[in-house]
Amino acid sequence: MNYNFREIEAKWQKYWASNQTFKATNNSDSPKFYVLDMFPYPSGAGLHVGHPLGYIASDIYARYKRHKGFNVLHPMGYDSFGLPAEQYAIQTGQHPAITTDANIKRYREQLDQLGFSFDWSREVRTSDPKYYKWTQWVFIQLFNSWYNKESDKAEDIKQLISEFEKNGNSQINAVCDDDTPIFNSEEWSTFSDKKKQEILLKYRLTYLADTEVNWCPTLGTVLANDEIVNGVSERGGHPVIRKKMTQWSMRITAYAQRLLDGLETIDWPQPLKDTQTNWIGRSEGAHVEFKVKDSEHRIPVFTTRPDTIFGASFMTLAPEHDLVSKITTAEQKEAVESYVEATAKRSERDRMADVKTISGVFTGAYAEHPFTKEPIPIWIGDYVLASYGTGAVMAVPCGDQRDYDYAKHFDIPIPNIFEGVDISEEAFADKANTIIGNSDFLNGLGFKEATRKVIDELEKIGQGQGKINYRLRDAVFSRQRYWGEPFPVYYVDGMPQMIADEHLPLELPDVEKYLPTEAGDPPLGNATHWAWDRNNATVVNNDLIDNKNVFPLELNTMPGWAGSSQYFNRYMDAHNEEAIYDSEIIGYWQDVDLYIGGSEHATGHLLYSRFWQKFLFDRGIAPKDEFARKLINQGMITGTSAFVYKDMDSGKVYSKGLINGKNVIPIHADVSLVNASDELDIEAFKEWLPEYKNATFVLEDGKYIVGREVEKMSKSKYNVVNPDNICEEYGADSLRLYEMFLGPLEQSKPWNTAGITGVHSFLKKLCKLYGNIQDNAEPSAENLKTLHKTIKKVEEDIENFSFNTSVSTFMICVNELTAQKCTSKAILEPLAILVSPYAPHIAEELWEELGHQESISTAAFPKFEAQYLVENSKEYPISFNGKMRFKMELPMDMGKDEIEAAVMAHEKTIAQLNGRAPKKVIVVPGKIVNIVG
RNA sequence: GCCUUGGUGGCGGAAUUGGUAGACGCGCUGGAUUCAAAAUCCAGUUCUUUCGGGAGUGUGGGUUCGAUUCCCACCCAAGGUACCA
Repeated sequence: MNYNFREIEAKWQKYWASNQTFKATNNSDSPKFYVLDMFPYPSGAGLHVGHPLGYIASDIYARYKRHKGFNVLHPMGYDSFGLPAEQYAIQTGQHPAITTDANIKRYREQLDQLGFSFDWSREVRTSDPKYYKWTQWVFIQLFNSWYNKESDKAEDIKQLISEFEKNGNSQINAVCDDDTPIFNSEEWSTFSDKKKQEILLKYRLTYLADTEVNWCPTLGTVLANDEIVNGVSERGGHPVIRKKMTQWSMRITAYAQRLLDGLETIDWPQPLKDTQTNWIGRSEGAHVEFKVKDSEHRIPVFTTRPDTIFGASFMTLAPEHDLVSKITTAEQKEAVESYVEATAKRSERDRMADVKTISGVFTGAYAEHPFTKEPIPIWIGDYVLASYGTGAVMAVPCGDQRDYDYAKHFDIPIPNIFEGVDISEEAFADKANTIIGNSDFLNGLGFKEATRKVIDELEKIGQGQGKINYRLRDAVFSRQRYWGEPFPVYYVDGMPQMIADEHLPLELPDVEKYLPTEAGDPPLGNATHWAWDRNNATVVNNDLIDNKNVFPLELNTMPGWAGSSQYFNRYMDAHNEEAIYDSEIIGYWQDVDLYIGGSEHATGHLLYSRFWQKFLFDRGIAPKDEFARKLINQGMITGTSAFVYKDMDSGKVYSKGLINGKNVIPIHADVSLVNASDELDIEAFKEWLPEYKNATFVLEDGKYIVGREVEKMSKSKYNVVNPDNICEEYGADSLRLYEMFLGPLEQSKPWNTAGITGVHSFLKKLCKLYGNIQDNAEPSAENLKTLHKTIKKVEEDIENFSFNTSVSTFMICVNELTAQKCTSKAILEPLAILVSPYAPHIAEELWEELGHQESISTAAFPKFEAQYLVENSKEYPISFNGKMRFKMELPMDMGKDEIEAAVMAHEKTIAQLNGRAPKKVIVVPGKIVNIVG
């Protein structure tokens, strides 16, 4: 049989689509299995060979599970809101929806070409109003919830209101803003509606707050940390300042401990769990309040070392701390203000990355030590960040290297409060070996005892208590962008109101321009038809805003992670218009059994999704509080860039072997112009880069050899390899096999198209093997042995996600069966099933060849039988001092002593020993013989 | 700095609980076939060698009859993260 992959692949892709072979049913007697890929952002560049790596792996697993009798859910969709489409819209005026649709179409073609077993009937797009209706709906549920620390879960805000009506808020143990006032039920009843709303906002799981952002006045927009380079915007190089802005936030911090605890229950890669653990950043310590001398103000700090409180010789506030302007003395005012201004120009990342420069200014004010009542100077310094802890540090220079360096730099005293420790050169931070001295009631105690004691004392004087602090901050949920989900929010008297569920989705309005308005409002500020008519529950023209019946709508949109935080649930019942999903259906699918995607989403998507899932669980909307049992990170595929070398002196282009001693610069050459032997197609290169049309190419052995280097696969490095060309030349099955053959799924590895000929010729050999199938040919013992060791290995490999070794196993199997001239249907039939998860098109074709009418996709996976692998002799490796020197064939049932006797009698043993008497002979039957001496 | 992962031929990589290092594939070399090329097939391919053998999995130690695998120290690379008080 000839391997006509183009015909075969087109035929079966068409068959799968028209027969809906991979459509999953929402109920079944079979056990369920949910295999999920991280859905892609459909960029304009299309897929490169790095993208499908994870999809191929998950597809193999999904197909394998079908062979194993599971009802498999394997959906795909698009994370289709995002910046590139918006950027393109700004440049060209083209509506992002149009660009996005075109990109999705191209993605779909590319994905279809690879033969994935997706259930496309469940496709979702985050930018589709039918989908984002439910993103908006979850937002409303969050708005209508608060976090009850007693029950340790999110609850309906109505319960909170009725508690306020009964008892006020003094008995409530809830997660809320720090500045929430205490009130009783009578006070609550006298509050205005607006005041009530203001207070409730301090409890809601999504709320409005003033948060600091990187504001670029010239661009009129907010920038992400990585859009800022050296304090100026990456695009255009405009200045960026820190600015407060009212934005929606998510109270993810309420879930900090549960997000930490939940990691114990899920089978995710340890590095990913570590990243989340560090991001949440739990630390135990104490909250301490320092009184400011001659004032009413108090400075709260969090410290992990309350035991060292007697060593505190100064305090440092973040320059943007609220108290700075209030406590600074007249003499220091100028210096402080200019320092604060200078700090505002630095990005947070910049401030944190710079460890070497020590800077700060004295405010002129003093705090009072809670126990000694001694004055403590209050400084400001940009190493303290307003968003961490309380934005203030109790500085103990003898116990913290950073405080030590700061004290040295500004000549602040460094009192020693440790017994028997020299601190003349550096701070002493070793908790385990600490004995406190010079510290009044703490003298002689170790870290633990001193900490306990000092917290007791702080509580007695009302200036502190033990506290667990989390590094995790509430997540800002507003974006000043156009191409995102609109908030279902309008404003009455400045207070946010939710649009009722039945009027969702609130669709994104059309705008003339996708840029921020001249007034500095987000792009939705350009919309003329963007006001909410409360009586008629419709969007109307802005002119009609009267703040009585017609109100302004929210101008921000939601961030990229909004749409991806619950899509895995929505796939289960993707087109339900009545509910986010049917409870019976999610009751059947429950959660994701296997999730495959990149580790770069560790602290974004994967943390936020866990948060949303826990919330949905608390509110009885989802049955599981973790959405994915098992997660695998696929590694990155790097590109192998190619370089030509231009001599800067002569202008000639030298082959790689000739560049020594010359003043050459490497220039990227497109990898498609280079063959497997690193030889450049010079004519094609000249056509590609016309400026080299007349350049002289200096060859070695008549060839131009390029230099090679492994770099990230990227358009700008001309090392992107497109799967379309490979499919065209070798077929999807070859590409699938080769991507897996490259190496372990989770490791990053370089791409080199040249190697694909190996798997391609394997598929040809496979076809050849099926050229003369004999229905009734009895399989030989050898045939059965080859088949069953392949079954065993492939099954183990798939279960362990070791797909690369399976491909080798197939090659060995086909090589052996070819050598054995196997034609037996009893062997070739199960082999086709083994291959089918990896190379599904050819497997279907061979299956048909074998006489089947139905798709191979649900054929039962062959059963391994150990009896065929039983051996009656073993080729023993004979080692001397652990080094294998020769081999010897001996029967399997031979005893230890007989083996030893046989080995010692062998002539090579005698030669090796050369007259010496062995000290010891180790015989492990069935394994090895080792002679020592 | 810290956390994580990794380091094996010219290249991608294999070696399941400590038991034959380099499977499988690419590339390369030689040969067959061909007018020639492609394709295909066969043989060889860790290094070294006086052809007996010897050395060898980042480096240096250790445990063991035996270490790519376990332990200690270090070096290098990639990714993540950061004055977290």
